Amino acid sequence: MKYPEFKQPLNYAQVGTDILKWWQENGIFEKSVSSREGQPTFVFYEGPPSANGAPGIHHVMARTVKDIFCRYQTLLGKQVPRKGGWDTHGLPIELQVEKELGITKEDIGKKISIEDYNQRCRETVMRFKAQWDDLTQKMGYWVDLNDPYITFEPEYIESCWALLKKLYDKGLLYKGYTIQPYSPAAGTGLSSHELNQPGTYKDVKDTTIVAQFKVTQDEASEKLFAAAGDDLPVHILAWTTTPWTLPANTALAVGKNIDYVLATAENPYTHQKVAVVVAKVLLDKLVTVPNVGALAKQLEKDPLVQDPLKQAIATVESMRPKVVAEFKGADLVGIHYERLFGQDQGFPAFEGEERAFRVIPGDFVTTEDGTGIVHISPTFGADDFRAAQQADIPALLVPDADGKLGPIVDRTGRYVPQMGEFGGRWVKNYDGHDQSGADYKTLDESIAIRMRTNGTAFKTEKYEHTYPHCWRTDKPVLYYPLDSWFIKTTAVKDRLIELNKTINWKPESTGTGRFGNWLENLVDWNLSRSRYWGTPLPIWRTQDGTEEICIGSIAELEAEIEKAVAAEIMTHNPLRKPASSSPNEEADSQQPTANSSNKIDLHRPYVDDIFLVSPSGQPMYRETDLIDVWFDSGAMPYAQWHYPIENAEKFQKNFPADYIAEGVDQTRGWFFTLHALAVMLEDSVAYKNVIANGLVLDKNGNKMSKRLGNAIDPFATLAQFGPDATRWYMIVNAPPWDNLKFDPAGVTEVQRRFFGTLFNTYSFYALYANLDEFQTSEFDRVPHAELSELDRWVLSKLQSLVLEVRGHYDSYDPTKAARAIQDFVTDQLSNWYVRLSRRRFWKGELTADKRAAFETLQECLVVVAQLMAPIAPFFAEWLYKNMTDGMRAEAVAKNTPLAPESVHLTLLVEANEARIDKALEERMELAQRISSLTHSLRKKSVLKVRQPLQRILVPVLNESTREQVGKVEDLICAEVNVKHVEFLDDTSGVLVKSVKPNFKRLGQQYGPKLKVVGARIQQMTPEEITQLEKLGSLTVEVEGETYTLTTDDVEIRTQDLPGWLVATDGPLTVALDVTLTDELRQEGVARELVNRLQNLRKDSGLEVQDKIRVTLGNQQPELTAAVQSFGDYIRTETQALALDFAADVNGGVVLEFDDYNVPVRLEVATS
RNA sequence: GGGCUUGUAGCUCAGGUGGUUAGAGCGCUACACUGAUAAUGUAGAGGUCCGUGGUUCGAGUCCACGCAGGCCCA
Repeated sequence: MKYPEFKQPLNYAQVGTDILKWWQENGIFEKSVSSREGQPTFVFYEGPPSANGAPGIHHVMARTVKDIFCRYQTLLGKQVPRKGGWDTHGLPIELQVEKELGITKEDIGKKISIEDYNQRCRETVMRFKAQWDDLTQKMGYWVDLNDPYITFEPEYIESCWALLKKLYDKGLLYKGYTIQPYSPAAGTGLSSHELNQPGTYKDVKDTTIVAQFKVTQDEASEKLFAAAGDDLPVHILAWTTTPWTLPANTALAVGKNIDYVLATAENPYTHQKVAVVVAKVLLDKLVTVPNVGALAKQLEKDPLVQDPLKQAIATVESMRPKVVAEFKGADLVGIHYERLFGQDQGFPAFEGEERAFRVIPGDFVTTEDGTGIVHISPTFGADDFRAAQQADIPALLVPDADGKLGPIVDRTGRYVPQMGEFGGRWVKNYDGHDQSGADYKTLDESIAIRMRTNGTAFKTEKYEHTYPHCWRTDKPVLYYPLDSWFIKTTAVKDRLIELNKTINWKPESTGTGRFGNWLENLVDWNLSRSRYWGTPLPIWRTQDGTEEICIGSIAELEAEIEKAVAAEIMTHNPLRKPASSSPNEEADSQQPTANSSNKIDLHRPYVDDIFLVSPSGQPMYRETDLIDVWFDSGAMPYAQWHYPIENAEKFQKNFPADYIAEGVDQTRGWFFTLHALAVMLEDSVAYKNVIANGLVLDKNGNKMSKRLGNAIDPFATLAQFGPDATRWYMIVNAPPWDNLKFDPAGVTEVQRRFFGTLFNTYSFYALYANLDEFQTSEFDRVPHAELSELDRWVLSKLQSLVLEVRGHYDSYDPTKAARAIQDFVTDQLSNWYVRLSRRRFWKGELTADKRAAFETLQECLVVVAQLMAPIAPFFAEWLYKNMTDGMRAEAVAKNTPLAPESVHLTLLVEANEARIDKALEERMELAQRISSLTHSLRKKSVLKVRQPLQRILVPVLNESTREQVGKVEDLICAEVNVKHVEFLDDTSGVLVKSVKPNFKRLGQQYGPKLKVVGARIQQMTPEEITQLEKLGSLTVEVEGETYTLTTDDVEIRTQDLPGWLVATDGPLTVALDVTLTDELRQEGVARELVNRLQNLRKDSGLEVQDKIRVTLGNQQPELTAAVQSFGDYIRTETQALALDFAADVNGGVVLEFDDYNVPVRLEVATS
């Protein structure tokens, strides 16, 4: 069986499609899993994509990263089941449907029923599934597409319910409120998506107030009063752009590390002298002092003022704030102050008031503007809410007519009646009332006036800033407390942090930084979404909220419905087929029911139409919220198996994941929800290793977008370059966690440089192996000990490569693995091993040496195929099959490592460390460097490589270098076309040495003196160097101090050979003997002739193995002499059976080289 | 505004624990080579290592403060 040969250039895309077809026909992916049955499992979780849009090139990136390690672990012998999945719920799908239908959320239930709307979502979400499946296959991402989990399926939702119930039973699910953007005019909460619509942020001019909060004198504040002195009242100043929130104030926040001052100043409205606390850097901004000159001029007009200037100075001085003390924010924490809008002034009391009105820390406090102290109203700010919660500060809530607690602003945007003189007033103009009257005051203005009057305002002014507005009503947004269901993640915060430390993050900083910080600042997980297409919250409540039930399964729901039917709260059980109805009637039914398709649908609206009965007999209604879609995806370790309803064993076997990978944008998404649920439900991590990959940008580093037209089409890319070059480029170019600048030119380069070289190497092997009808065997091989230096070298390198690449894959660094493989293939294997071994492959009979060359190259190619298989699975397969198909039958019969039909079914070779010969690798590097230096010298002397030279000289300072180079002398000679390598040592007396200070050592030893010592070393004389070498030490005197240098303090190297042309590379020096003898000249001529004849052969279209007869014109004596001396050589090289001279060469061509013009006739020898 | 991250040649990237002359590939220029040939070799041009301070005998590397890009979150 011959090795397949291919035309140059290879069609890599074709390789992809051919191999893909072969995989599919032979079920290779399935076998890669089934053949590992009974082996340890490597658990991988597929983060489900959403198929409502077309896949992009970044998906190729993300899925390549996923695929690599699953394939690698399979090569290690593990079983890697890979269940696919689809994320099907969520806002993007709703928005897409709304856009297509031309409706808004408000139309749902009016223009379109929830049922039809959800049906539309269901159809939309899988619209691009075919494209996704196609891409998945074409790019070679191995994942089970036949049995994916789908988040909208009832089993999946049921699992989510079961998990929610578990959390509920643990007391981790509760109803509370959270501060969200809210539009009073529209009466609805706004998503961050809606808030990010263009044009929502507008510049508005608002009344702003710097409020004075009067400090209570007690132990905590004593130091302030002591510093203020004179029985001055002490106030804390806080600035707000929303004065209407001041009556809801319950705390003040300071930055712990911010510097604050206590300063005496005058209140500009009451002219009362007060001591105020404010951030140090903001004091001068806050208190504006009039200009003395201007004030004096003004006072001159006043006849009562006797000395205007003196008076002006006195006034300004009295107004200028005086700093009397300084504090850190941390010193202020705990200080109490008096409520601004107290009960005594007609404002409502509230629960927990005794814990309110304290100074608390807040990490969001800045000194950008304001006072460096932030007024906190927990009901009207997200930061406020969080900081207050952490400091146990209550919110100011007042009861409504039903006794239900709520904020001081109602849902329409006006103050509740209890708000004293301001009761019932609009916070902002949400009803469009007339504002044109001369006496018209906004609520903010009224509050400002009141505060100026009663001395609680230090400053009021109009201020322009940007503020978000509702995109529908154009009215300002309120940050407002809205009901929500929460998962109490804060209860397990410490455990989340602790277990996170056991996860191997790539890159590490994402785990410690972005994710770690996120955990440190954890708040409870807000589960509620006021939407339609998603997993419904399985909680039913009585109207008054006193009784509730959390449903954990369909069976439980059925049972509860039965109770409700018995209690006559429901007429029938929609989950059960009515006993009376026949299948036909059901099919005819116009009214779709939850089980009309024979499958229970747990979505809205069906679950909304289910009412249950409470233990006390009250009807219970479902809480209308859906849950955050992130819960869906975070629940996939459980729900993909329909666990905990069933498949407990399967779940146990596949939890936690050994490995997951997604984009870094998932940090607070999937990475978090997986982790949180695993910790709360299983007290375990959900994944042990995780790669957070970066973005794919265009070649200029810009985000790809369809709008800008810079998006790369993944299908076109795969079709053009094939999947392997595309994948290889993405991985080799930058680590996955860095952003990738995708440049198609880079893919071309990878294709040419790496795949092209590898393909050439294979072609080279195939060509000559076929000529010799050689087929490598796994058994009958030339023993390793009998291999040539070069063979053993490349095999040593190969073993080192296996070690290195395994290490990189093991530590989830595919980029380093790819780079190591690429460097080996291009630099070592192709450009050194093959180049130097060329003639062994095509010269003469199939000797042991030739076989050794074939076998060595075969081993390298097969191992490379294995190593690259995770990254370039198609090409690796192609290479493996080409290299080993011919040995398969025997391999199968004897069950050897090459028995598997696919490289992806093999077991990755272990590095044979006994074959790693570091000394050999080292001396080969010497050979490479000496060759390079010699080439450089030839170039300088204008002596082409074809001209043989007598010798090169290599100065050696120690015996081991001499020995090392000696062993590779033949290789060097062949490579650079010289007859000998000669060594020069000290005894020759011609070496000129130089010395280089070892700064690292000297610095540690001499520190500051290093400079002078180093300079002195560089001035060392040859005699001193000799002395240092002989005695091992040298005493020198610099600037009056003596230093004893040892050989370790310097590096001695040869630098020059007087009279020779030399080249140096670090410690290596090479000189070239450029003397040409007649014999060398003749050999040079012979080589030229060989070269021209080879070209002629090639130009004449001869096959490599064709034999020829050559006739040369004999006019030139030198040429004749050369041919006579080197006739055998020429005949062998050109495969000439005859090489004759003739006076007249008819029908030939003329070869031109050097000074010769040689007529020549070349005939194919028929026998 | 906060957290994380990146910044080294025209481009893509390397540069353990600080060591004086900062590298590779591609691209460019020139020359050579040519049974691997859309390959290869040699040489050359090309750098304020983002900036400013600091620590140190010595900083691309450590520290601080900035600038610019990116992501996430407000």
